[in-house]
Amino acid sequence: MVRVRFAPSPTGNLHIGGGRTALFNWLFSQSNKGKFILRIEDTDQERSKKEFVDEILYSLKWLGFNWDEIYYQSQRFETYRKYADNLLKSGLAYIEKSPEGKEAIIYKVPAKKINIRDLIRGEIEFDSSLIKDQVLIKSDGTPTYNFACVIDDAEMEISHIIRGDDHISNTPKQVLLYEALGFKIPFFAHLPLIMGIDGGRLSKRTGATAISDYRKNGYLSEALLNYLLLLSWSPGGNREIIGIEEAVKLFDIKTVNKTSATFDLKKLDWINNQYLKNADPEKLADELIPLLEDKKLITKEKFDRGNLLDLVKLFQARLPRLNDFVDWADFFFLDEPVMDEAAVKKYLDADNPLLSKAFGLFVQSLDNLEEYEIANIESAFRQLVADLGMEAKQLIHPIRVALTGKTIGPGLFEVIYYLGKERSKKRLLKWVR
RNA sequence: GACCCUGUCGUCUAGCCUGGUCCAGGACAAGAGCUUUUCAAGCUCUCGACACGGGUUCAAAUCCCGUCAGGGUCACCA
Repeated sequence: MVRVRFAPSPTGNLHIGGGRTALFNWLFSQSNKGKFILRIEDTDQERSKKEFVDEILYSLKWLGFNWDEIYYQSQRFETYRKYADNLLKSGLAYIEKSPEGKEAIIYKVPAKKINIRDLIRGEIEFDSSLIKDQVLIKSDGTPTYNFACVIDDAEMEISHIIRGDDHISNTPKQVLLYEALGFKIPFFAHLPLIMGIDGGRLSKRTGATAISDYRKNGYLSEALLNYLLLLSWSPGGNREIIGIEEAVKLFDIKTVNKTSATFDLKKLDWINNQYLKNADPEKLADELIPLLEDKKLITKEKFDRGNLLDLVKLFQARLPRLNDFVDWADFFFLDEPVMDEAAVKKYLDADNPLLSKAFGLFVQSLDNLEEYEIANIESAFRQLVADLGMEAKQLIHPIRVALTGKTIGPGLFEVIYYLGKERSKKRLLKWVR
């Protein structure tokens, strides 16, 4: 039975690196029909916070990782103590007194060669004579990381330990403890680290690192997962877009790369857009509603869901992040569009009589339409442009800016249609002298 | 400093195990163009890498050795 665990320490949010470790553990458990266990490593009573536990659990759920069992190390202190006492009795550990008279339990590290077989890296050899004696129970009575970790992994019958590269040098210390305690040694797989763009560890300086920040910024969990998957693993066949169900089928821990990967926000944006394009508009609308309320663009009582769905369909193919909708589509919700000054300067010369005339005539032709629909709006526009002897784009850009305040956006005739006749007219008339 | 891990386009990677099909393939980014309606959308094209040096071999990105570079760890933090 495959049993893996993800063991975060609640001294901060779940970050990208932790999310990736959780992903690979979860994937491995799913593809082997095993169990995914969550263990909260809250032995540091100073730095561990309940709010971080909540945040971590929330983020894991958002990513779609459901755990089969959950444990808290802070509830298992007697267990660690019991094993430490055993080691004391068997003479493998000793007591050290601090100047204040407090006692810590220390493991006497024997000198020997330790071989670790890593599923990703192959054999790694260590010489334990280079490792100093290890504290098991600190003088405040709490266990150290390496000690609690080994006892828990053994008691929880973890079969495969999949964790970050930064734990490689902890492994020989832990293997020694497995042997001293008479536990069976599990399989190890050390994942390469994710680096920031500056080459060092991923940090706040190099971009948001908390998983929850990505959710807040409009990334879909499917997209984040897909991106994280591609960091140090490849499904082969030049595939870039791969869903989690398929990944479960194709994943093999032995094919994970050994090299650390640099986190690239641009590629994440691209993947996010790929998912946004194909996402269910209903689902996107649900996520957008609170954001739009937040920006006071809509209110609970007064908004048309059908209309919002139309707008989502109009924009979803071109959004890198869902949140961009709020800025890009604001003109649909506001009484007056927020004007981009540079765009106004470039396209809406108030002293241009031709522009004023064209706008006036276009407003008339909107009024004369039998049916206010996209195709009719376009043909009326084409007719007008032909009559005036203008190029279409000479008028399209100014109209877009007048209606939306921006130079970018969906096709103009869709904009005019969804904005509605009255509002379109009103915004155009503003520029008619 | 010691120990450990790693080294293919700017970035993520395929290929490496089982040498020849690789003067190295794909994706993101960047640049150019097309789409005569913009664009962060779409399409086309371009730029761009086997860290270096030695071996082994008829033949090396692929095997071996060394060098260099990057990263990680050396806590009564986890």
